[in-house]
Amino acid sequence: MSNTTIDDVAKHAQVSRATVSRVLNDNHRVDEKLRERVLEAVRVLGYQPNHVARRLRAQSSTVIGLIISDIQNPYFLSVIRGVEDEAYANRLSIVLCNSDEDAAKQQLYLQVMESEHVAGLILVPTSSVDTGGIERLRRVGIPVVLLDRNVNGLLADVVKVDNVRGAFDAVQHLIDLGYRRIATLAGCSHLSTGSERYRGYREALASAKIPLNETLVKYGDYKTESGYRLTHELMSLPQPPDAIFAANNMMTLGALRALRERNIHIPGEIRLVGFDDMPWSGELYSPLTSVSQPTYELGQEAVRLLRQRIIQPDAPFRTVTLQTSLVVRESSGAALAGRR
Amino acid sequence: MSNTTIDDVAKHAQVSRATVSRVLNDNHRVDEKLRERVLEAVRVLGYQPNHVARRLRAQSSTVIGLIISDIQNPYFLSVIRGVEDEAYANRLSIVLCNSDEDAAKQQLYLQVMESEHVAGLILVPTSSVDTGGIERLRRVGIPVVLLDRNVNGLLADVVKVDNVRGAFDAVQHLIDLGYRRIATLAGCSHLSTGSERYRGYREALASAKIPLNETLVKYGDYKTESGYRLTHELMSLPQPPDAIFAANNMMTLGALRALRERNIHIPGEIRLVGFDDMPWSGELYSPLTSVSQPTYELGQEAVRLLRQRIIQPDAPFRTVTLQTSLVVRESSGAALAGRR
DNA sequence: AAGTATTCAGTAATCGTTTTCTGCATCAGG
DNA sequence: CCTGATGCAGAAAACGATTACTGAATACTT
Repeated sequence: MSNTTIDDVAKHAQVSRATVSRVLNDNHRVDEKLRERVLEAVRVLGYQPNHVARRLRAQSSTVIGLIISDIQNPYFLSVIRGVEDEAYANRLSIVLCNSDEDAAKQQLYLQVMESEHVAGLILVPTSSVDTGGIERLRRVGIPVVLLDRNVNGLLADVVKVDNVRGAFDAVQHLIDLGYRRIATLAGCSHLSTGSERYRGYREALASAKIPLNETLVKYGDYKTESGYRLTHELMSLPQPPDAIFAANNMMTLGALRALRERNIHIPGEIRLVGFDDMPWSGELYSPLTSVSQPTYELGQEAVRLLRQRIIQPDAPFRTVTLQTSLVVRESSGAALAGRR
Repeated sequence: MSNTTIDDVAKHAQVSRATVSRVLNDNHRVDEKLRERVLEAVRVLGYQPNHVARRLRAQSSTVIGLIISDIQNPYFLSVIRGVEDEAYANRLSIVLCNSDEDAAKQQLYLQVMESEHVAGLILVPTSSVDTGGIERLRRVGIPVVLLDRNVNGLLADVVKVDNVRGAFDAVQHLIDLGYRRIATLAGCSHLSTGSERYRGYREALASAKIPLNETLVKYGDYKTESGYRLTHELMSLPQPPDAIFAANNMMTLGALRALRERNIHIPGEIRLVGFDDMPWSGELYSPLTSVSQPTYELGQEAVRLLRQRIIQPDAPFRTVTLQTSLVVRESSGAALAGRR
């Protein structure tokens, strides 16, 4: 219960507390003898500076906020890891929140971040429109970096992947393999990732002069259940698709489950390509062809942008777009095509 | 950049700042007229209390620490989710750190937690011995709850699962199915989970009067790579095992990969049971029989213990042990047995 | 050698709250 | 009508650090 303060150290070293502070932050010349006395006192007393007091006085924080939209999605594991590593390397701590794709919860956490006076915030927004909450943070001097998703008309740095290109490549891959009835489990249209990936899908079809077939487009909510349900719907069509492009990892899992239930063989009877590669994608029921995102780098880059912004609050805002890569495994039927 | 403070509110409402504070924390009678003036001023100015100042003065924090040993392990996803949900329900925020199974990093983060004056800490320790870092936190009045793993001789609350029983059940299951040469990919012996699960394995063998065969016991480090490598070693033995019990999820994935590479059919030629169920365990290459842990509840319970401890610092320490359940799928060969 | 510049430690103000203490009313009881 | 109790708001003292300011001692210049 006994917390030693800077005054205890000062008393023990027989100096003023200003001197102690100066020694610990070494931003000022201090006599070598005094310095040693202070360091000795710190050691003896086991003194740990109180970050809370320091934050209040210096108005500078070493804590950054991280609001994730769905912490249960393995996609974010590697993102968080990237953020954590980069933060650790720069002696920053992380306050983590999970908005659970809930705008109200996000709003609450934005307020918490403001109250906590974090040095900056990395946000995976729940929606592509801001009702003022994010903008407010910027106004009170807390820089925000958006991760994964965009928010329309917001002045902020953004780190994301090239979703259009990623989806395009995935669908193009299926087209190259000779499939024409390509369905998609599309993501939420109120998220930039959803609309961008859908656009990539459409563009790939268009570039191959395949007309868009609305019955093959199913909108999900990025959750496993929706992928499962919509895949059942797709396969119940009078003319089911011969390939499916799923716009995220969870819906892909749902699709896998549905197809397994129906005893539909992948890649024999249907082909499947997902978005987001996972460490165990190769160990799945049908090793999964998928669009791999550089998730770790995404998190890393977000912290870098944030640090830059903290140093130079008025620099022009940047959008860093990382490239995806298509990892081809068996589920897309590439091996079949080879054998033909 | 303009942060409104309590003084601004006081001025606007023409009261003292003490009154504002009393209204906001309503722990004191305040005249209804003044109260309304204050609330109005708060609304108009968009005042957000500064948690940093509040923490410093009131010496009471609404932030709890969470140190995870390996944030990239999906096992912890659900744990974190449980912690987050329960924290949210009690208006607590989380400072998240990843010790990366590195004792030095854990030590650093323990210091950070002390400096941040968190209300309490949930810790997944990197080792079953404490070099003083954890004990110190308790001494300065920050309660610690251990999660998943034990630390010898430490006065702290603990939430864990019954690892001995879980491993016992898994191995017993294999024995029931008629297998005798049962190998194990054991976990690190310096972690309580490692030694407990290994004990469960031994006890199951003993209770079936199967002598322990040391060549079938391989010690890994809970990482995918070790599971992969050790499985290759196992299958290269003159007399390879007829079943494998892997002590955690990542090593199980490694085992799956190795077996696939060797074209060894599961469950035809070998049987596999893992520890830790995952949402996609059923969609794996061979749907995985595994010991399922109540991970979400683990996280939830940790926050509950912490809150109890904060309220009653001197209550006797508790160890909450949750039960695992064996989820039987195809990889253990149960379906084969049925067909016999 | 005197005056000025420089160095460096200490004093005290400050960050934005909470909370104890103080003092002015109002109210009840005798 | 006076006294004591009570209620409630304001003044001021914390909380534990950083940092602008102060002042003494030393070094340097002319």
